[in-house]
Amino acid sequence: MAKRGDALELAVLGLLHEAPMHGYELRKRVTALLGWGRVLSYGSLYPCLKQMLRDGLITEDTAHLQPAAPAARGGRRGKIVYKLTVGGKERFARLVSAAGPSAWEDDSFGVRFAFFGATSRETRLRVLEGRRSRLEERLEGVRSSLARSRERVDTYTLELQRHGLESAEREVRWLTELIDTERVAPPQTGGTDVTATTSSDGTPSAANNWE
Amino acid sequence: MAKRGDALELAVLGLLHEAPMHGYELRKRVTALLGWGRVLSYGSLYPCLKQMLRDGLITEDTAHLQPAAPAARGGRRGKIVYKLTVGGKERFARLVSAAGPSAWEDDSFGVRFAFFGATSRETRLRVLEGRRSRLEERLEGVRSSLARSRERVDTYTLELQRHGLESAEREVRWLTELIDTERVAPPQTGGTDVTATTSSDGTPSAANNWE
DNA sequence: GTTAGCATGTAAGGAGTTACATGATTTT
DNA sequence: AAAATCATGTAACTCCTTACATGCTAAC
Repeated sequence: MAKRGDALELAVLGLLHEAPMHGYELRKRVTALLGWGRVLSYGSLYPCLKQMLRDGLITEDTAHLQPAAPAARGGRRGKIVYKLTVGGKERFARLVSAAGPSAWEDDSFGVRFAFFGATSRETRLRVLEGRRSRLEERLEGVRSSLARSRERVDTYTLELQRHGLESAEREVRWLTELIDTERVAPPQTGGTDVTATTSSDGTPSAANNWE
Repeated sequence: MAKRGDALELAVLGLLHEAPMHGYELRKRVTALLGWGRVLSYGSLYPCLKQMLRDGLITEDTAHLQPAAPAARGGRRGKIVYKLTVGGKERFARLVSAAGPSAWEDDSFGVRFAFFGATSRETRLRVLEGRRSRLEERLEGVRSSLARSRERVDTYTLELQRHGLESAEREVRWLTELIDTERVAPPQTGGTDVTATTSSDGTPSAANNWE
């Protein structure tokens, strides 16, 4: 069901969860959030918003000065403010509390981390630990391939791999610090934790959050 | 002309420049080279090889045990060894000596760096410096947006941006070290420098390497 | 009154992935 | 002789970008 690319949708849901916004602003915020590198293109954002509208996750708010004739020519112009629906909020809560493998892939980890404020500490720990294992697996692979091919490869190739290795090791240390902090932190249950809802069948959630 | 995705093609050209290989091996080597993260898929590699074959950059070598009937069913099976043609070598030399902006984008910098052994020191310096400026521009953008929105954003979002910032700063320092090393290094002109060829019209190259 | 920046959108296509389908060779 | 791994390939699809096209609003 609704097997979309997730990362962008999650970013939009998360940002609109904080406050309604129009597309232009959204682009800037998404770019700043994960962009961190190239900017998100409108050709990517607007179709995504339209799809989310069709899926009933957001509503368009065209509360704006249309002077007299709204111009039949080519359709509307003027700001459109997007706002989360109840369904959108639910979807955000579900996505953000998923603690399965897809949460720590390269593509999604960044967004997931950015919205950690909306999750339970349990979820945060699971995602951080999953991410760390993922990186450690890779690290092991690179280290062994580096050991195998020693002496056989070019200086620059070697230097590139060494640098990559160090970056990953650094990220592992970062994750370890975060994990320790989470574990030590006071048991502040609440905050903006959206996962504390119960599912509609009456049973408490916190099960099936494996996405 | 021939405006392909470059990165993969360059990687293939570079690896085949060292030695002929078949696709399976090529995949592993490309993955190790830049992969460093997810593996390259065959669905990506083989079509690229076919295209390069059509472009006359490589040749297929089917020097292998076809027992009796080569099996009209569905076409060939058995190893195919790929080898660079003269045209392929020329193309590699041209791509690898390009020192323009496209050489230091995220997508291509890794491959470019891996094949630095096949370039002149001048090219290496230009690419390293270009890459560094690129990162510094970004850094400036992130830093100022971080300063602007201070106090207004969530802890986790902030932490993510801080970590990204530090990674980029670290890469800048790495590049600076490499640049210094290149500048200090003895004027060893030769090596495997493929850029030292003259173009077919007789004029020495080293011009128009802005790709 | 025109430039610059805000704002929304679409069409074409690039660069890759996943899932599938097949067969050859080596190891157990 | 079965299983694992080597080896080649295609079709469909995903996610995103580029380039284009349009118009509104504020500042100079």
